[in-house]
Amino acid sequence: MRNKRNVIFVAGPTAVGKTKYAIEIARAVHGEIVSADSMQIYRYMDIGSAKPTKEELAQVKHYLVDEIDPRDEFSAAEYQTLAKRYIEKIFQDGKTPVVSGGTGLYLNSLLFDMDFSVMPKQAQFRKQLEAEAEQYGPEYVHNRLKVLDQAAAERIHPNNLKKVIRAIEVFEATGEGIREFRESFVPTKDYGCILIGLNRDREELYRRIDERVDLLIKAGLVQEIESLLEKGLTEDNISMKGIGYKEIIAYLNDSYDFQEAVRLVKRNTRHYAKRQLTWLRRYEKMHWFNLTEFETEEKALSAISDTIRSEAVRGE
RNA sequence: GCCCAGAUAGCUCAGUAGGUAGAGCAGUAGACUGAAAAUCUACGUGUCCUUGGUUCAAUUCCGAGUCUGGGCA
Repeated sequence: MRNKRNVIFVAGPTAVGKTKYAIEIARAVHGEIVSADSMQIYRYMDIGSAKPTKEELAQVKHYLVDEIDPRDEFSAAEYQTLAKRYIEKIFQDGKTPVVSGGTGLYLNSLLFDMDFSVMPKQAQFRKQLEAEAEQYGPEYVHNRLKVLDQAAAERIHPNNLKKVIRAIEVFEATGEGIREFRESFVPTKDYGCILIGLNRDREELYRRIDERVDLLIKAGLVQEIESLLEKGLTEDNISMKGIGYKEIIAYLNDSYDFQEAVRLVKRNTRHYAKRQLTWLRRYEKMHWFNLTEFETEEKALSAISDTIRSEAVRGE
């Protein structure tokens, strides 16, 4: 049997049931899972990121879950390097990589030949630009970008300060404009990609989100966050910007009461799920499965398996 | 039974000195190249409770009714 080098991607909004399905799919294809989740990658953040349970992790080998210290700064560029390394290793072992997750930029870094090598961020410069925005308003910083990189300034909204700053950063360091997403929409040649998209009727998805948030609270989210704060984490750490974390920290800092914190976690998770769907809809090669429409999990899984099999054959 | 207040968007409510209405929240759509669970952009919907009157014109003023709060019996 030839080595077909196909990577199976299992994507979908939060709370759709990715974890469970990815494990079943991985078992079916003799695979191992590479997570594409920007929060589950951090250690000690088990409850709030809805990590797979110990039992689930024991069923199939998982990579990039629980690997980074939440005090460290992590980025999409580092993710790409690590994930590609693991994918290669899984191929070497004669197994099939199953990428599972809902972080769009991370998925892009594996699906397309995105080149992050241009330059790392420059904390100092960033702070300076942030201060300028604070003082003179975001328009002022946007005007700076306009002088340097007209094209980038046109497509980045002045209010989107983070992206404006990053574009200036890149230009200052390289003398070139920041690359546009469309330009690099070139599928990677490193392996074949089979895209499986999981979705559910909106109503059901939102209900699952609300239920899961209640469950996370019951499971001890607040205690988990208190112990993270004891480790020295603060609201300024990137890892603490995750949904569930930032709202509970604000509650612990007396910004609002507990009920309000829970309400915001639910709402922000719903908004996030919606944004994920927007991102995922752009993938033309995605095979979508609306889990609401399947009577049983088995039926859904067998439909998914059929699709994977026929895609794998086509890719040969 | 009587008195008072309210009834307007999915929710909470504002408003129209009479010319068929708008905020917040919720919702929907979109963007995205080293923070991405981040960050940013755009967009609805209305028997203005029912009914009679006054008026060129009533969601708005007046009367009656219904419902919902609160008070008095």
